[in-house]
Amino acid sequence: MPNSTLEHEAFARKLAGSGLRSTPQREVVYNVLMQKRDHPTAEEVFTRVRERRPGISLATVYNCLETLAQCGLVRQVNLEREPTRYCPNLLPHAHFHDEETGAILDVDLPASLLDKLKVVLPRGYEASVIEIAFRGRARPPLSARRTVQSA
Amino acid sequence: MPNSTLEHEAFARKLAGSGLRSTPQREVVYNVLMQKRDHPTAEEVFTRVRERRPGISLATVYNCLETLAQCGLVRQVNLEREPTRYCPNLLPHAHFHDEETGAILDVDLPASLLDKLKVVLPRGYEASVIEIAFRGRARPPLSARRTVQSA
DNA sequence: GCAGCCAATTGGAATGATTCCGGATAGCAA
DNA sequence: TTGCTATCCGGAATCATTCCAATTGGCTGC
Ligand SMILES: [Mn+2]
Ligand SMILES: [Mn+2]
Ligand SMILES: [Zn+2]
Ligand SMILES: [Zn+2]
Repeated sequence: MPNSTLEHEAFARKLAGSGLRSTPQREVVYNVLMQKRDHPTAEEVFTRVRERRPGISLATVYNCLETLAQCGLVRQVNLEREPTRYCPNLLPHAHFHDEETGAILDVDLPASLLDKLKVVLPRGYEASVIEIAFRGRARPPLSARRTVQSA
Repeated sequence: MPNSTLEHEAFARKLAGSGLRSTPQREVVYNVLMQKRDHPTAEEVFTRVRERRPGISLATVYNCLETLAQCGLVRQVNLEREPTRYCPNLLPHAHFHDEETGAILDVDLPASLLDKLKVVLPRGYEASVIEIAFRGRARPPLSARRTVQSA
């Protein structure tokens, strides 16, 4: 089971590895992201977090998200000029952005494709991150045409 | 010679194709982009354009860039949360973003790779645009270590 | 040539996601 | 306890971009 939610302990260890503390705020932000595995904006995360921790501030949510991203617990996703979104899926994957509904879909990338991608760089260029985004329309196959649900 | 600068005529035709007029402002913005084939921000385009057309406004530069992008004469490039950049290279290509210098490099993509990319989408998902961005460091080979020039 | 029409341009105000700041808090160490 | 910092917090500031309302300019039809 790849990429499962970390427990208190493991979560704290991961942060400690970057010289950071585990705090209630950070933990809630993290858990909220892992619970619903979509791609919320900071504002959306704020809304969800407030249900569990009404006193938290938007600034703190931004800080926590930044912190979690820095120690690799979540991924930042930027599409077009829209507000940054946060992705709990740590496996290498691309994003499909439906320009009609705004829905964002994780698209798994086979290792073979990633290998081919690195080869296109000229000598001397080393990429630490590769971002791939598809933009277009999703025409769900008939089998799924009942209640269309965005994620 | 792929992707060469359009003349007045062809430029006007291309715009007319989208029901738009060719204007001096649009033409200057276009020519400025084609002249130095880098990835300037709107602000940088504004600076360059003002040399030829001191009266132009920033709003107009934004409008022209938007217009040119809409009829496919230039490409918008968004990296991270930085200001949008504009790319005159219409061939399919990816971008390498040097996180040290900020330089942006066009990276040609073989058609075979693009084919492989489309295959990863699940049934029913059709992408009209595929954006690929590498982020990392460029360690120029010794042969190029004299005057390092950003683009 | 002139009036009318609509696209395009313009300066300035507004927007909005994100960052910054300075002061409270709170966990840990001595 | 008493510090020492890391963290949190509310509110102000930032700044790329968009919006707006007013002007301008190019055509079309007369
Ligand atoms: Mn969208
Ligand atoms: Mn940069
Ligand atoms: Zn994702
Ligand atoms: Zn480019």
